[in-house]
Amino acid sequence: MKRVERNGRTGPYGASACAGRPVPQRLLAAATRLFADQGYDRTSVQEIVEAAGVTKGALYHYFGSKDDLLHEIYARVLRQQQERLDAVAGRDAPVEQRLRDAAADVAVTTIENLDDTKIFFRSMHQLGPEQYRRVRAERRRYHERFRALIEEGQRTGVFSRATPADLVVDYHFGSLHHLGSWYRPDGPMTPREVGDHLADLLLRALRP
Amino acid sequence: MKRVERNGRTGPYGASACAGRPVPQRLLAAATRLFADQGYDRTSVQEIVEAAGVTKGALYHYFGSKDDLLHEIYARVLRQQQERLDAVAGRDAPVEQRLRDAAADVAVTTIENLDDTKIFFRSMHQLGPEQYRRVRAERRRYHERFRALIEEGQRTGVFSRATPADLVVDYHFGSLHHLGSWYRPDGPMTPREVGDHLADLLLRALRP
Amino acid sequence: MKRVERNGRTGPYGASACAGRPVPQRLLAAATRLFADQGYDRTSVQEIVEAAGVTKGALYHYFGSKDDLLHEIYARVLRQQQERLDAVAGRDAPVEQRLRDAAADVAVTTIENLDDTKIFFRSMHQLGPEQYRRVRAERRRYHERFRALIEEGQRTGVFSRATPADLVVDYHFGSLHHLGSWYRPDGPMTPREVGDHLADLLLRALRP
Amino acid sequence: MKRVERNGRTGPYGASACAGRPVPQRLLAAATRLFADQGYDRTSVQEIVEAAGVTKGALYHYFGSKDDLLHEIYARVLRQQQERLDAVAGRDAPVEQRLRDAAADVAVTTIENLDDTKIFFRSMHQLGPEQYRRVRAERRRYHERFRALIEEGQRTGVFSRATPADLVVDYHFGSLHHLGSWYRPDGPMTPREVGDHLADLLLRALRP
DNA sequence: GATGAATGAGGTTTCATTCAT
DNA sequence: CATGAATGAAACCTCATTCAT
Repeated sequence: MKRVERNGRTGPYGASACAGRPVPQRLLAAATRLFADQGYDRTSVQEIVEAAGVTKGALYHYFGSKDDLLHEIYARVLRQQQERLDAVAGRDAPVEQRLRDAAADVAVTTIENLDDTKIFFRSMHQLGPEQYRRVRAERRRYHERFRALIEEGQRTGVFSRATPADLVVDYHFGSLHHLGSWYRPDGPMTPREVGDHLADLLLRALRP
Repeated sequence: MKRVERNGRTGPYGASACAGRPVPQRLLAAATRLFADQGYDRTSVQEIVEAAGVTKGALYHYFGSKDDLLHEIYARVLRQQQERLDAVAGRDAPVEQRLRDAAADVAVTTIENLDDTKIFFRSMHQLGPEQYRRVRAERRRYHERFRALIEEGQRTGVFSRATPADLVVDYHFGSLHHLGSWYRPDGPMTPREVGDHLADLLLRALRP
Repeated sequence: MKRVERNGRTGPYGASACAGRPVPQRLLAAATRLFADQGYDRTSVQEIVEAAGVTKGALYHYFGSKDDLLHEIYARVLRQQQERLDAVAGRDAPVEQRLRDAAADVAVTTIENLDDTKIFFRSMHQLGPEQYRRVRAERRRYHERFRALIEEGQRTGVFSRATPADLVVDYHFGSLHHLGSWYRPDGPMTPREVGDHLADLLLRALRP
Repeated sequence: MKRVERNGRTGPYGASACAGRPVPQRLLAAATRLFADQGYDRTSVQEIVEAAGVTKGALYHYFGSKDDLLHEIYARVLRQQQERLDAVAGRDAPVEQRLRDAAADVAVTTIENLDDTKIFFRSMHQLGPEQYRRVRAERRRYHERFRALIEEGQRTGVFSRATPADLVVDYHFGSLHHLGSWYRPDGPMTPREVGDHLADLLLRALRP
């Protein structure tokens, strides 16, 4: 049973789960959509392989279990989010600017990958215990990177100390968590606008 | 694997959930705990009746289906939340005070019924389509009541107009949604403290 | 999941797995025949329930798993054999007589329940590890009871000491083990005759 | 989970079964060990090729099917046993001596190839019907050669006629069959000692 | 000669629900 | 009111085998 290789060469991202693309990616795409729509438990392996246009045997050739598929999706999300945060937080700019950018960016990314996000927050508990711990640990690292930004601002006096930084982080992440419940791509706001508003709310709440 | 319930009010014997209370309530209590711990789909009817100390026949005597149980739990949560919000919002006090109180109160209530909340946010999609719509509608009413408070403040100039009130409501509700993911009763903060902090964050974000 | 109750009230042992008899017994009977004929692994749960005239759900209502069925068969065989050996060995007779009777009796019983015996020797390794240990332990007790008879004769001088008693027991049990491979009910010898011959061989081998 | 094979003769590197020997032999060796340990049905083709350090394609290049592998093992065992019996039985010596030697030799050989023997007796029923018949026929020839020795002794009066020769053969073979169930290489008896004891039991049982 | 991706049938087990008692 | 035996559909997963490369 071979793990999936992630090679970037998939061209212009066009075709859906139909043809062309390698089987593992088709399976991951199909699973992502279905898990987001129906939830992990409600999605049968049969549905996934039908959506991907392959047989069950093929799925189990690439992924050890249904759980593995879920874990693969988590790994992808975690990696993306951490990379983006590291990039933004590492910039050379005032801390208010870096926090605002990070908060807006994570919101935009969240919206742009709303399927991933829905799965992320709703299906964590369906992971096996070991993988659950691993994801929690990765997530913790992400949380702490974010918190460090807030604490930096609190130390230098540009952010209020009224609320513990930990709680502020959870406050903001809650709003991301919730995006999957209300944001509609065909609604009145673009991802960018939502991101700006959310970042603004965070920064305003932190004003001294 | 029957867990004991901890409410002192069962007469002279320290009897568990098996005694005293009527069967339907025992079933609802057992289902609530199990759904919150394991999720709706992962909880079997067999587990519920074992935890409640009755048989399957009894469950199907009182509830039409497993889905019905879930719906009953939702109805209870919705009713409680709406009642509390109506009480707080209807008070005679400045709008900042009423919003602060409402925001803190919903947070405290959320924490105190964390099992209900976990179920509420995680298992909505497991409801049948008709019941799903009904819950969404009720929830919408709740949202609008909350939003009205913010808009009132914006109209009267005590809250900033920088962010649409709808978005502010979702921002705050996101943090409640998220509470089930991080709040621990044995952690350092009481429900009251968390509620105050969250209300404070909201009000600070709304400062003009 | 209720364990099977063994009540003797099955009348004249007539009808096969068809009707009348309670479901668990029908399942056990069907499984015994099929396991003996085809082996445990080659027999599907589907075949068993079809032979017993019930559905899979019924099987899993009474037995926790396919493995459980096998274990139940083992328990029955072990109990029967131990009871018979205890009865024969506890008699008041010269040791040669008691050993001869025990050896002949176990052979006759083995032949009369040849299906049980085939399963017993061929499918031990298919039991789960814990049940495997339990069966081995029971079997060990049986072995030791038998060995005690031989040692008694060796001490009192009626049996030769040339061979360790342990080895003699395994020698004799080997022949029982093997019966399933060659004995045919429609062959020339009755179970009784085979039992007498095998007991005779054992006793002759033990002559001083 | 690749287990290491322990034969010293692999050149200057302490290399495992992967090196040196030709692929078909590596496959047969791996299959023999696994079939003996876990049974034929419980051993997957995947396990075999992993243990042999080759791929599935290679296996199906050399063997038509999993069943073929088993048949090949049987053919090897049958050939070896028949050759040894022919050699011993054809010697120029008194019949008691030839029977004793044959009985001891088959026991020693059985122990030395205990894996083969376990497979032989436990997995016969897993062969396809045609190959099953072929093996039975070969085995029959072996049985008859052995029986002929006993009958010769009975005719010439050195063995008792009390028991039919056929039954005596099955009695002895049963003990071989059983060896796989109790003999442990790290136990107190060498194969030679066990063989001598078993032959002795046989000869003593045949004393007139 | 050898690979390994892919198949497809079949494996065991779970589970919400019904119904005669 | 309440039981629990029984159903039947569907769940996840395994595996011997094939075939294009």
